Amino acid sequence: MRIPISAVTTETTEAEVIGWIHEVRDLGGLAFYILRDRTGFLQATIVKKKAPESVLAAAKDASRESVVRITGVVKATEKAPGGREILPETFEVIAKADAPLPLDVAEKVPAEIDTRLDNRFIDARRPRVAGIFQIRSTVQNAITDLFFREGFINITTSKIVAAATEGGTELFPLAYFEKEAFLNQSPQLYKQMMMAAGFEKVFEIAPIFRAEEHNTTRHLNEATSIDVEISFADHEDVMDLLERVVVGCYTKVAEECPTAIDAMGIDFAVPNAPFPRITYAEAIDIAAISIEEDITYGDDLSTAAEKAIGDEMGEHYFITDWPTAIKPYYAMPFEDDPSVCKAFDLMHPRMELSSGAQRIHQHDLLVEQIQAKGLSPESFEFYLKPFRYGMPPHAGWGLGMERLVMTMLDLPNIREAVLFPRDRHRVTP
RNA sequence: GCCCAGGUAGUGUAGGGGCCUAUCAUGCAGCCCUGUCACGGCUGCGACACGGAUUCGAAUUCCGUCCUGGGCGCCA
Repeated sequence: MRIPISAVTTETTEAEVIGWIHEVRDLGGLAFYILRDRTGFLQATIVKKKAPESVLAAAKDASRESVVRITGVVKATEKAPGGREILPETFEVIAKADAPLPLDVAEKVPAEIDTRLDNRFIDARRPRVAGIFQIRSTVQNAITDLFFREGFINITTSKIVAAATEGGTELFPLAYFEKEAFLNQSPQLYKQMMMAAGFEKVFEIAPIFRAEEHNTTRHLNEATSIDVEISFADHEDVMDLLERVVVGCYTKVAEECPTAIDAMGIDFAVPNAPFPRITYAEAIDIAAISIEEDITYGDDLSTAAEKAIGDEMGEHYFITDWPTAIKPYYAMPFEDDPSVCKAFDLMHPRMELSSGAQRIHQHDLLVEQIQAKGLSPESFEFYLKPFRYGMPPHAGWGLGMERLVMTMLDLPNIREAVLFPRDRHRVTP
């Protein structure tokens, strides 16, 4: 019976393990084969004078990164990594690895991100990289758990759409039989339609597509969006939820992934709630005193401005009370001052993580706002229709999964947070 | 879309007109080595993205092509 490497302890007497040959150190009469599976490392020690002939032959044949099965006696010893080693009685090469390897799993020599992504399957054998995706899995699980505990319905909406959701961003066009179609940039309109359907609380964790030709360490052309929408809720309610989601997933990662965090060698701290909240106007003031460029009320926050404010805040924070003019048409204006709306962004000191708002649920006001943005209500008919038949007030947000993981683990490049990133140039693997 | 920077063995690098028959590390192959943990020692293998130009001479300068990284704008 094969057991995981982490189950081989100083108490173990015999074991069968399967793993990859991580490193070989041949000292002559004595050879050490470091075996790796996803749970850890185990040293197989071969004493050449004593080992069976078949073990010697197989071991000689086993190149680095080959998959091997070893059975043998386990001995506790201070001299071995992990305090124990296996003395192979059988040694079988299950799948031999070619040499040279496309990159060095043992990380004696670094590899560039491009080389790593071209060979992601082998890059992901590195414990540090595997750790990222174990943590990402835990994050998604923590968030999903929280949504279910709070009574959300998990929905799946179409990624093939006929028109732009929000204007602004570029879309990937698609040949859809005799029609023109696009890959969806956001589930926004569909989430809102499900409010009209009376689902009250929905979430979706799914890909979004943006055809922007940017080339940065924080943009992807295919990203994963964590989206929620709640009826009878305002922007304050969903900001509270967002705070619970972020703190909740950090907490669960801290509890469940100590080994992965350790493998990554990072300082991991759960952020403290509540997150500070500053208004857009305050954010502009902070930026204005710390950066060179002219910035005034009504401008979008430039990258430099975002960074300056982030440095000042030093932790997660919300920016609230945005000018209606620079937020999407569906953001609800304040009743007493419609030039400001109930939209917010959740910021990490490094970058924006999420944006959300209470939405406009009144049909006529929505049409007005669509027109105010220079868009045509006719092309939004499928979206506007639900607003005429009993649309409850509602609010929601979208949170970028990759940015969440990237900032959580202090990754230098967002591509590190995706197994198979799609960027300006990369479509394979 | 705009603006930078860059492509040298499998990987990561040095070298910016002649000292280059191209450095170092890792890897791979062979030999030596019984407690390594970045094992060590010796020998060897393996590369200037492509095309053109300048020059007595180009990895190095220039032009073009292809590929890539990054910044900005926009966005999550």
